[in-house]
Amino acid sequence: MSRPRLYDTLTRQTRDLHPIDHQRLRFYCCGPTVYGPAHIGNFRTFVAQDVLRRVVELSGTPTLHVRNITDVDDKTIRDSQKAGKSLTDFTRFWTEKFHTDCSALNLLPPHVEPSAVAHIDHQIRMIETLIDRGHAYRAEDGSVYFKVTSYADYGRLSHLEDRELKLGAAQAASAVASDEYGKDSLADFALWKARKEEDGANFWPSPWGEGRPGWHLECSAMTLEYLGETFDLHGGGVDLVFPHHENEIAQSCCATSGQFARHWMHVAHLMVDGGKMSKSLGNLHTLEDLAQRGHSAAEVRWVLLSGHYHQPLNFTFHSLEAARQALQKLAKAEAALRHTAGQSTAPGYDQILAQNWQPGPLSSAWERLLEDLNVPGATGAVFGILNQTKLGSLDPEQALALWQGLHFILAALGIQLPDATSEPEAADVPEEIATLAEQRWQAKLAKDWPAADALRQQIDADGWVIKDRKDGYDVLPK
RNA sequence: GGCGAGGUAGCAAAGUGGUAAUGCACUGGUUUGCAAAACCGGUAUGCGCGGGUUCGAUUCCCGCCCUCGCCUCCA
Repeated sequence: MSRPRLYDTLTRQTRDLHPIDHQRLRFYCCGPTVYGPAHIGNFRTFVAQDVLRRVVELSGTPTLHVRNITDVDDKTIRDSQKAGKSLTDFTRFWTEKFHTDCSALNLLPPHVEPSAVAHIDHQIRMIETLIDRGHAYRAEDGSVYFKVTSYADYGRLSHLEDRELKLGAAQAASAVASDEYGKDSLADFALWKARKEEDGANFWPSPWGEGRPGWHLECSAMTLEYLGETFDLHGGGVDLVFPHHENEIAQSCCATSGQFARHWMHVAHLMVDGGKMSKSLGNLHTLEDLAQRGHSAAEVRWVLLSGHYHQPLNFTFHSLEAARQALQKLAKAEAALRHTAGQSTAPGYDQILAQNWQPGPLSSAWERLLEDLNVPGATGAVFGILNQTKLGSLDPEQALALWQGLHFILAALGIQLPDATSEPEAADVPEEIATLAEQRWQAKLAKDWPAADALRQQIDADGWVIKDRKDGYDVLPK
């Protein structure tokens, strides 16, 4: 089976993705900062990474997937204090919430999910190495900074070279403030932050005094611990390209003799109503918000996958409706195929992987996924093939091949289909509406069409819709 | 200003040097008392604008307009 190809931010080329050890693709994803519920924009990144993992695994290469939890930084410290909780309790709560959401979205759990707080020793050791090698220095207040000028390749990932010369007005304003902390250069970034009053009880001992690690460092320390000096892929949202990933490269390459990540994947942002989502605009949706509005996690996942991961994607409620219809359409096709193929239950991801299922008749969709995770192209191909196929006229063998192919693609996308045979959810119908509906049904049975239609119009005016079945009817909110 | 991404039907979104997948919406037909569902069809002479290359460009090149993101701790 052919190998997946993936766009690489560093070389700006779509390149083959293959494990350097020829066995297991080892990759690291920057995880969430657990100070509140993750929003669907965060999840766009995690869903894209999940599809990557699935495609790699289904193409025949096992993975080692590491995704960290950032449980110490300005925001977690600030908000835990605001909540009157210890940092540990506070971040544990939000970590569990994150896991609940991940599970709802059908994300495969990473093989390792390290916490920053649990790896402070590793981070301290890395700082010591960096100081020894002349890449870092201690400031007067006990903070430690990375010396950007000591790393010649700094800026290669983000293509921001000579950063110091291009500092804008905003940065110049903060220069005064940073000078107080003894940074040699504006571009230098913190490896260790000296303890401050507002940190409360959240500080750790170090050779440079009490304090806590800088944000960028945790990823460098934990990739080294779990993936080694050189590993296959590193990913995150586009906003992490600079400075986070740039700084990670600098730290890791200076502290080890490895290459760090061989390939970089960055997921474009999710927009809402044409703009960036933000708390202040009130358009920062969480899975829970959307669930309350009646949208399933599967629908959200479909929407998050509806654009190529490399393009910004605009989220709207209309897109959630479209997702529901599309999933329903697939579910019906799946049910028809399953019936003809004589199958009873749909297989799970592990089963498809273990039994080495193949895309079969849907290999064109699979090819799209292999080429830089072209999900929209793949789903389009699936629908196209389904449309061209007369599902009713397939023999069991053909149906089975298509059914298996469909499940292979769905497994790659991590899409769980709704139950096509389920009745619409029993909505909470007001008694008066139920009475009217029953009257209409009786009128219909009596073939009193004018009366039946009049009643339906009345029900419609009250915001409800009647849908008849063979031997009954459903009342649904409009 | 620097760097990056993009402008394709009402909305969304693929794609290709040879005349535009797919989803939603809309719409015609079959079916239904009428609807719904289902099934069979239809809907971009056009791919931001202007040039150029080519037998031929939406796809390549040049210029322009517009949108969005990043530029120190936001996925």
